[in-house]
Parts: sequence; structure tokens; C-alpha cells
Amino acid sequence: MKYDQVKVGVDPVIFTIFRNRLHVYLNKREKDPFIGLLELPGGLLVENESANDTIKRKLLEQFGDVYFKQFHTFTNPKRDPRFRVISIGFIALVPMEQIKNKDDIHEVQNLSRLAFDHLEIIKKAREEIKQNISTNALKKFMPDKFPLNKLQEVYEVLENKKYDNRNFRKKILSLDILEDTKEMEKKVSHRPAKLFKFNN
Amino acid sequence: MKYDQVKVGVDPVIFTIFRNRLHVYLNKREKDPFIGLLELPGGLLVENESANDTIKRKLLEQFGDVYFKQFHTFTNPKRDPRFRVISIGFIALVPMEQIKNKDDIHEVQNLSRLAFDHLEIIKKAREEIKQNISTNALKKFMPDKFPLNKLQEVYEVLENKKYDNRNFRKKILSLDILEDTKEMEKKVSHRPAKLFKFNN
DNA sequence: GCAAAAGTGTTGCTAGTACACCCATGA
DNA sequence: TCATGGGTGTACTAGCAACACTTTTGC
Repeated sequence: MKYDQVKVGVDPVIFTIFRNRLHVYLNKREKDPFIGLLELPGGLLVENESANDTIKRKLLEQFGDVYFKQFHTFTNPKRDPRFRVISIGFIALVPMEQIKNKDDIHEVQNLSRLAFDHLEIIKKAREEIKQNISTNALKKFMPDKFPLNKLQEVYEVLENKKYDNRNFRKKILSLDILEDTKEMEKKVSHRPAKLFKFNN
Repeated sequence: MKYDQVKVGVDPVIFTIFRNRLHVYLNKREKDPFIGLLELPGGLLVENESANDTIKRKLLEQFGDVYFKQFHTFTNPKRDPRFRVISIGFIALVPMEQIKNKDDIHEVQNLSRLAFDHLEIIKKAREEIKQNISTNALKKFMPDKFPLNKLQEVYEVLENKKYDNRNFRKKILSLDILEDTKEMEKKVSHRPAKLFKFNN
């Protein structure tokens, strides 16, 4: 039997880095089912907007201009116990400074029971981001100017692996995507780092 | 304004290789809009089935057990001129021998005007497949036993690039995914090739 | 002067690339 | 014997991995 009409949700998995650990932005559900559990801050598809448009607008309102991309659509018929809803999953990367409500972020490691299949969605998003971190993503995620070591930390958290500091620097500089701003860190109680930015 | 309900299509981009060129399986549309144009052989989401289930079942009916995966969901609000339909796009790889109606395959290079946004969907699928060809995909796509050079051709067509024959052999054998069947090609009017199979 | 993080080079290994000729078979 | 595609090795290059000490600053 074909479904003539189905509800379509758009669910952003909003990642951020806090204290060098990967966190995700979640809301507490205020109604049944799953009342009281954490959930992704999703919504329904909007008239005259692509899913992309909707996510872009919502992220812009809440966090400003951030990186995001579609990664998978979840269609398990039982994913919502009430009726059929499919969910188009997006990944977003939001710098911690752009998140006003700091209580809404949760360490990805520690997540337990979430509403619906949202844990599964986050896991899949986690896998996805581990694979390919695009320069475009980093351009929006990193501050305007940053030390190389900060960039290394970001790679390490997102990919969940360690890099050798010398090798990382050599590689990232050889990519020719960074530019030395000739500025230095200030007022740090250790040797100040050179600040870099993404070129063009 | 939120959409409460939307139509959800599942559209498989069924690739095959014919005469060493990439082809895609398309049907001629029998009704308006776009009557007479070629379209992907899609359908609507089915009750109690995930999109994956539906595609799997349909491919199984028509072509047998073939490789497929979800790759992108298309949600442009104007993609169907009549009403809102989103489409969950899948890629499938079907060996030419498993396609009964040979008239339904069309060289990807030569596609012109298709129904809806199906050309865009095929282009995106083309990009996707160019990137990562998994061993799992090849296991189902290749015959049980095949010469190395046939495998090279498949890589070349899917990735749209050429390999050096010696380097390709060295690399593919070093991956340890193939096994020498100790059998040879028969009745070919040139030096018969060793036949390989995927191991395990 | 101590704590903290920044910064720096060399060597070995591995994987990738470029390249040209002989071999086995059927017709 | 010819046409056809199968099969093979070496040398160079580039990228990746391992590894430990000195530098600059604030306190």
C-alpha cells in the first residue's frame, strides 16, 4: 500500500567543540511521546522551501552563518510511534561562542536515551563527519584568526584521533589553504602563537 | 507555513555498464507532466517499509540481488510542477545481464531532457559513485569469476578515468580482496586470462 | 626560574607513478 | 603468422610516520 502523504521532518545534528570534546545541541522534549528526553531541534518541512532552505534559515536565526550539509534520510516506519514521519538529517558545525544557551549542549560520548531514533541519527552524523572535513566547513567553524595548534585540536576532536604536531603543521601548511596573518597571540602565559587565517 | 503532509518518492538511479560505457536505466513517461520524456523508475514510499526496504524489494523483483545505497534527498519545492514531492535518491549497480529490457538503458553521456529534476539526480549520483566504489558494490556487480582486466574496466568506467594496467594489478592484488580461482578463460581468441573471485 | 604551550628537521618507509615488451591463444 | 588482449618489473617520486628538544612568554 502506497503512502499518499507523509510527514517530513528536517533534523539538524548541531556539533560544537567544548573543552576539547565533541558536543551536540539538543532540546528537552516538552510533550509526549518521549516527554522529558532530549531530542534534536528539528522541525517539519516548510512550504516553498527546500529542506536546505529551512535548515539554513533556522540555523541563521539561532546561530548565524554556519556550515551545514545534508547527510542521510531516516525512514524507518516505526521511528515515530504515532504516525509515519521521515527525517532528513543534516550536520551543522557551530562554534561554541555562537551558542547562547550553553546548557543545551551535551557531550556526544555521554548521550544515553534520546527521543525517537535521534541517537542513531547522531551516531550516523558522527561517522559522516569523521570521514571528510571540508575546508569550507572549517572556514566557517574556525575564528578569523587562529593558531595552528587550535586547528589541530579541531581536527583531532572531529576525527577522534591524534596527530603528531610536527607532521600536522607540515601537512596543513603544504595544502596552501592557510595564510600567516603576521599577528601573534597576546597575553598568554606561554610562548605566543602565530595567528593564521584561511586564504581567499 | 509548515507542510503537514508531503508525498515522498524513492528514486533509484540504476547504473550499468554496456560496451564499456556507463548507462542508466530509465522509463518513458506515459502521462503528464513530461509525457514522453525519460524518467527514473521511481515510486512512492510504501506503508510499513523503510525507503531502503522498498528499493530493495523493487530491485529484487526486477533485477535480483544487486548493490544499492541511499545517496541524497531532493526537496526543491518546484521539482514537481503539480504538488510537493520530495525524492529520496538511491544508487544501484546492476550487471547488464540482469537487465531484461535492453532498450531501457541509456548512455549517461547522451542524456538530454528528462522528466522533473531527474537529470540533476543522475548527475549527483554520478558524482557520488565516482568517489567511493566499495568492495561490497563490486562483489555484487562483478560476475562470480572474472579476469583482472575486466575489473579494471569497471573501475575505469565508474570512476571515469584510466589506470595503468601494471599498477592497477599490483594495487588490486595487494588489497587482498581477490582470490585466484586457478581457472582460465576459455575459447577466447587471444591469450586466456586467469579468473579471479572476491574472497569471503 | 618555572610552568605552559609553541615551534622546529631528519630519516625511513610506503604507496603511487611512469614506462615497454613478451606471451598464449584462435582463426 | 597475425591479431588480440593477457601478463609482467624496475626505478623514481611524493606523501606519511616516527621521533625530542629548544623557544618564548607570564607569573
